Amino acid sequence: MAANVIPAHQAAPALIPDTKKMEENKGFYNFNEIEKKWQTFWEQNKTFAADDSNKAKPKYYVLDMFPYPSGQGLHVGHPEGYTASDIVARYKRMKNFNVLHPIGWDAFGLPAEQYAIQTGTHPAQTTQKNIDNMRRQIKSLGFSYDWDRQVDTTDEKYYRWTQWIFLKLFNSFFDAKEQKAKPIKDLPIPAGLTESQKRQYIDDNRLAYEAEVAVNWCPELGTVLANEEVIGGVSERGGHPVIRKPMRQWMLRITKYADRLVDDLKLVDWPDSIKKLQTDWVGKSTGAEVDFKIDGSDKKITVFTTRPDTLFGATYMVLAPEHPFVDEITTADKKSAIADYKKKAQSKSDMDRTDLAKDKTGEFTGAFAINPVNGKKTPIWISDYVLISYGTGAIMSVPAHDDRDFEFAKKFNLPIIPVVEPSRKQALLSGIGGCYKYEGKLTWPPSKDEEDAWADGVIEDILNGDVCYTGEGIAINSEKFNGLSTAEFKEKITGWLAENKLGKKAVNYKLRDWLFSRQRYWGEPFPILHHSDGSITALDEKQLPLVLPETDSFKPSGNGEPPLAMITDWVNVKLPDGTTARRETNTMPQWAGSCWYYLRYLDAQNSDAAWSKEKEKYWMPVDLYIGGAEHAVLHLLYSRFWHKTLFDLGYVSTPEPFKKLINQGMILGEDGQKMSKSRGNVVNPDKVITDYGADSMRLYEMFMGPLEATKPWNMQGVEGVHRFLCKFWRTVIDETGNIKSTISDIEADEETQRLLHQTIKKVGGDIDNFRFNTAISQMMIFVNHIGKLPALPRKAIEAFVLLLAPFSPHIAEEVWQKLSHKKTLAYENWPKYSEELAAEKEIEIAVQVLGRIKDKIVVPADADDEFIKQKALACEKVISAITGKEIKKVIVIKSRLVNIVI
RNA sequence: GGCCGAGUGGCGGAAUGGCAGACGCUGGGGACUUAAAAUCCCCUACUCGCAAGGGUGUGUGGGUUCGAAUCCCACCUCGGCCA
Repeated sequence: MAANVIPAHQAAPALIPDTKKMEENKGFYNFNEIEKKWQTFWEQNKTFAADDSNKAKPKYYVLDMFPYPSGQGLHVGHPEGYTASDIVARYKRMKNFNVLHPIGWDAFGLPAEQYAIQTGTHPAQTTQKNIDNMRRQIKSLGFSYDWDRQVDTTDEKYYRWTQWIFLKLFNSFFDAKEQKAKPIKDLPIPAGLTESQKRQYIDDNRLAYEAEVAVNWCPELGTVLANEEVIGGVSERGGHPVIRKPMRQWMLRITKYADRLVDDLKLVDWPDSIKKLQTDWVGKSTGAEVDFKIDGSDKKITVFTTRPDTLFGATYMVLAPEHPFVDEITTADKKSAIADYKKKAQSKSDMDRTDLAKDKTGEFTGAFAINPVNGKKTPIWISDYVLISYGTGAIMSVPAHDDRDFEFAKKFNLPIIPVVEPSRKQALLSGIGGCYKYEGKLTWPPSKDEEDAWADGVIEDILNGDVCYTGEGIAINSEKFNGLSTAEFKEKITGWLAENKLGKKAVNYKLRDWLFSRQRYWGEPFPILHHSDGSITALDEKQLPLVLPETDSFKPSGNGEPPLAMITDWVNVKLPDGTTARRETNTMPQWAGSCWYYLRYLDAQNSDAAWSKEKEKYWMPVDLYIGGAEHAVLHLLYSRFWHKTLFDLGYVSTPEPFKKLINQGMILGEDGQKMSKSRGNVVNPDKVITDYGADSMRLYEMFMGPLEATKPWNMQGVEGVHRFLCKFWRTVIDETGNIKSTISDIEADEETQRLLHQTIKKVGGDIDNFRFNTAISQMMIFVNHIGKLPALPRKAIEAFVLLLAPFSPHIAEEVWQKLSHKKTLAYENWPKYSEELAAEKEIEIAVQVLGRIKDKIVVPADADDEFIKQKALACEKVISAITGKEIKKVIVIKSRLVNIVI
């Protein structure tokens, strides 16, 4: 190992003989002391400090999703992912990689603030206390983090740069043609604008902008909540009522990146399920925007539809209750009913409104629109199943071919005109009638005729408007477009609409711009000033950080004013030109700090820049990112968005931040239920470590099952792996704490040699594939074997210690040291195996007759097929099974089995 | 309702087209011990049988294949995410 790579290997710590304790706990080893000793050693010697400038080794960046330092401390779920990533980090170091493995604290967030409101304790205090506790817990597990790179999102030295990135967003616009962000100064400004129009135009193009949006306002919590924080109309935390309310908010223009966020998923090695979740979240759909003139008005309603081919079947229109035209077009006799309905809709969440299972509601406005394709008058309704935030906030309703429109039409007796006729096959595929599903392969068709009759029945129902058909087919009731297929029709009608200036091809996304402000104290302040003339400006980079002001009142005012608004001497700013301005009083959401922490790790101490370009170039992208699946959409999407903006502006060199992603599964309580305080099934890692040691804890978490799986905790399982470590200890260490006298420089016998090489191969291969549970099984098999040997070959023991080291590093270091090694094993070379030595000499082969096992034979590993075949045919049991029958075929699968077909 | 994942002994799991149940836990039996703990050895899917031995078996039903836990189709159940 090159000496320049490891920061000085000082003399190793003293050996721990501790014979007395060994006597007392025969069979145990003193894990508490050993673990403490090595943790201190690693820390004092900075054993795991990453080297930013090592050109001799390939780099490897292993990242954990950093934790929120909660008052409850670590949960057994945390160490699962952290142990997996630590095993990979330690393994890669031994495979001669220069490894970056950092950790930090995602420390802004509501719990500390709620606690502050209740007790008056400053959130910074609570946060520090929690961080200290969690750091102690994490250190007690012996993870190989480079602690000098620790970040804390609430530290002004950190959030200064979060604010800096916000300024980058604020000072950029998205160039639609080039599909990338550019500095706002390069924004082409249309000629002939007044100064204030110009300013407005610029503000409207910034990636960070202010807007009046309907938000989930929770009066009790005094803040806006994200959709996912509202469950069934009440807040997730505390169950307080939530209402929809338009408020001024900061937004980030993530929608501009919609296409790139989807397309670039092909650049990363992530589970398909996560890629799909992200793609669906963005929810791109292509279709057309169509203009409907309002009867007796110059106004027109624009709708977005993915099915412009069904325009002739549009029998009514529906506006979202919040649509700006509603009040204007409502006829006098309908005014009060419409007003009532709007009020009711206000209190419903989007989720309640769009729930298919819920009964449809709505009101007729009294107004009509003109269908542009046939000039027919169609009534305009409002209903809460149409959302103002999706598409244009208005739809054309085609009840014959859309489930929700169909339900609505049935309820309010609106006409249903079918305009798509499916073929028999399409009718079968639709699943209408619930008879059976036709999947292109007829496993149970009664007969062709019966099937046709059934399909015809379905088609008849569709043509009568008795059922809703959402699939494709041939156009009917569509005048000159009759007979076209759905795809052809879409193409033609979109062209026709464009020609006649009645509509155009359009793309719509489910993804909304990111609501980026919170009415809370415990978050990053926005580096923004509001001037008396209504304009907004950003602070200069050099004025950062804008530090969160001290206060002892964390309670929101209740009218939407955040706590910061009440700190008047902070809010009101006197400018050099004598004018005054108010600071932005919202703060950023918790996502902000976690969007870019992986970049700060690269250069955590840098006070001149968020990170240096060289370091970014050297370390990025993250090679392996491990964390919970709960962040599959939002955190990863937000991070990728920021990263892409930084990429466009030239601050990072890769289009994607995280190359490979793995989600660890959930760990359930011993009762198979989700761990929770109320169920009383929470397992405390501290207790496990005290009772069995960190090495056993780590090993058990990995031995439970596949990393991605959900699996229940079992304390007896911890005991099992603990016994394995004790057994290994006893096999190599005697009762006085010295290496056993049975260990010497003898050659390993053939079987031991073979098992060792098989173990090296399997453990390495399993780590490469993140299959830690089976790697551990193999190590158990090895230890069971050497435990029976009267004399132990030192070389084999040493190789095994290195294999064990990534999993249970403390015991491995201690044994390594007792084996007279002077340096940590962290940078020893990973043992190599030889295929030849790993290969079995003789193998057992199963002999089947017609696929049923009859006997087993043992043959040399290199026996040829003919030899195996003859030997198989000579088996007594085979002979008795095949006597009198003709052998049709003999299949020989090398080193597996023989199958005799008769 | 949609999407994703999973269903294998008493339990966690292994085997991804080739000997089902590796490894660990639990349970049973034995050795050591005055005794216990610890440790070591043996057994531990179900079923018929005194035994030798046989049969069945990877959620259910079908299919592909010489051969299916594994691939295909349908269904059932559970879990997660989204609505």
